[in-house]
Amino acid sequence: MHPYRSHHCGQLRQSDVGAAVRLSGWVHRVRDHGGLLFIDLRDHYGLTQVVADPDSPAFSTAEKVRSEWVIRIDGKVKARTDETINEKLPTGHVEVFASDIEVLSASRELPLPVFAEPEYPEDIRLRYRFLDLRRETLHANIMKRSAIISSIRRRMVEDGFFEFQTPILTASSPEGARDFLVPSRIHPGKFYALPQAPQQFKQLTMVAGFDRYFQIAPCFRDEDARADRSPGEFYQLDVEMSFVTQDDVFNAVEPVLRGVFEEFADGKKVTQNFPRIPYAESMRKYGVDKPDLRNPIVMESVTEHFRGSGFKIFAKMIEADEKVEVWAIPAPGGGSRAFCDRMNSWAQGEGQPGLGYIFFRDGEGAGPIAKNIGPERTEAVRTQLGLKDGDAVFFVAGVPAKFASFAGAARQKAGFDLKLIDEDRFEFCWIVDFPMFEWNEEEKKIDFSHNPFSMPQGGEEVLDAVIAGTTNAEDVLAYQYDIVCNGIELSSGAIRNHLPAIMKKAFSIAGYDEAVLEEKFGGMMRALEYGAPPHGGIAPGIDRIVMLLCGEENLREVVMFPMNQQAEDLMMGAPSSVSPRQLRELHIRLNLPDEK
RNA sequence: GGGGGUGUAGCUCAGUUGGUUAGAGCGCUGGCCUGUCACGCCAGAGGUCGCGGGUUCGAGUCCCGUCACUCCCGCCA
Repeated sequence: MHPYRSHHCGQLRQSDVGAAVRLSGWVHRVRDHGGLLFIDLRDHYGLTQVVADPDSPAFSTAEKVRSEWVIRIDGKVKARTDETINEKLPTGHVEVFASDIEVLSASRELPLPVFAEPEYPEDIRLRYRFLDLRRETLHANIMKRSAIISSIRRRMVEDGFFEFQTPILTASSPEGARDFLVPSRIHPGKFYALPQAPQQFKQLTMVAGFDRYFQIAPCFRDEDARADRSPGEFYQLDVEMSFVTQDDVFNAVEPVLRGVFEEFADGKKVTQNFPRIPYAESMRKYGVDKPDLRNPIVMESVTEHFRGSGFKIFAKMIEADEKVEVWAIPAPGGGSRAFCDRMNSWAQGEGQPGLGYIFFRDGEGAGPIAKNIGPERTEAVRTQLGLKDGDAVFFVAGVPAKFASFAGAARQKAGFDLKLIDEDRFEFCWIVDFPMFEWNEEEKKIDFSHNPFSMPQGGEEVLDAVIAGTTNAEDVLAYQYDIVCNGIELSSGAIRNHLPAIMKKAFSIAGYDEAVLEEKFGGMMRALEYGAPPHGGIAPGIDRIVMLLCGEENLREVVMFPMNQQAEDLMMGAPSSVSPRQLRELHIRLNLPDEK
């Protein structure tokens, strides 16, 4: 017999009754009745009840074992009597009567129990991650992650994509997030950088003629963490395709994501055809470029109803600046003073002066704004938004670019608080037509709003028009897109600019001369000068996909060995000090901040 | 870098207007228990109340500072 096991702990069934078996696993739970003792033995596959009675030579050992000890048991499979069947366990119709128990590995008293899963402090969970990972939910999340990734790989390969590896040690890139740097021993004073994404490599893979690339790619960015943003490292399904239009990218990626979500959504509904929403429309309707389409609230401009109205605050703002608009956030079912006041104080907590509202009851609008603008205008607002008694509407006024994100947050809060959001669905959309450039208020100049390598819509002609002054730079759109699910940005992508001439013009509009372009992106530019195919791609975030499919709100619940918010690995003790000798070899002398 | 929350036994938490010896559940140790599956019962050990300072006759509780964890803002082409 195998030294450790003949079966695993989720395997035995009634058909195995009578068999002599050997199991190994962790002691999940012990129930000691004195004259009879039960051990729930757990491994990756499941749980089997082991019984020891005083007649068995195993009994004295069984009395000693504690939670999370690793033991091997030999015994005989017996059917449980009807009264003792446990329907909750797949193995619950049988149990193993132990004839021999060997302790393979004992455990100290546990800093956090594996059995049962109340919440535990993150630092203890992370320090003892190997114990945390034994727990049912986290173990299941990690297994789901594994299954999702293999499903993605299978789907990509079936779609004719090829997986390639790209370097981990590469060059620091001037744009984007802060780089993680790795000092070079051989080249004193020089550094490698960990890739923020294999962006340039995947484009070079296209230039090199490989046609369809994908990779489950590690990405490294030295930025501060959020619940949905791991510190340091994360994974992307990195994709790039040659000779494609934006539609081709969508048609390749959409079925993969839809398929993966349908496969792992546990019956939740998944969007069948992902709507394509222009960036400008998304900002106007939802106040964000990553709308949660489970939320039915759609904002509308109601500026005209307030122009010259008795609500002087808004009327004067509209008078003073033609860019000022008033947006309405309809709130079906929010028609009570209590709810409106709650929204108002929430807005104040967000640093806003307040949140104006009208609520409808007894066939008329109520609240200070309704009084000020009078019944006719109130009725016009109600009709435009299709509201009825019991509903409310909130108003934000100003220059849309400045208040849009607050309005979007208010929309989402109203949606959640009024339970308008169906949590049992995955609502996808594409956000398309992102602007190529934007006004950089800090530096008082036009800048790239996303990826400088994206292809401007209209190509060289449009950029010529901008340079000639006949077109506004901020009106130029790019073949730049995002994919969004339930308000979470899963990915952005673009059709790339593969033409050096257009690249130079785009950079000149953003105020960079050719020397800067050559200095910062020389390698990329050179590649484009030797026959680059039109190409484009996308890079959905794996961790966020898994997070959505596991129903988790924190990435640490779907990452096996995550760092904490301060980007420390509490289990391995990273980052750590290194020896003077290591520093000498790297030509590095520390210059630490003064300790107070 | 900034703001909010949390910090009391190995773990989860309670702890009243500031008042004698800081409690409970789980876990741990010992004892009892032959059908449990969150087994049950009895007993016990276990505490710098995050740390430092202050107010007070007296501080887990009030004040100041600080540290740790976490959520958010900045940041994330």
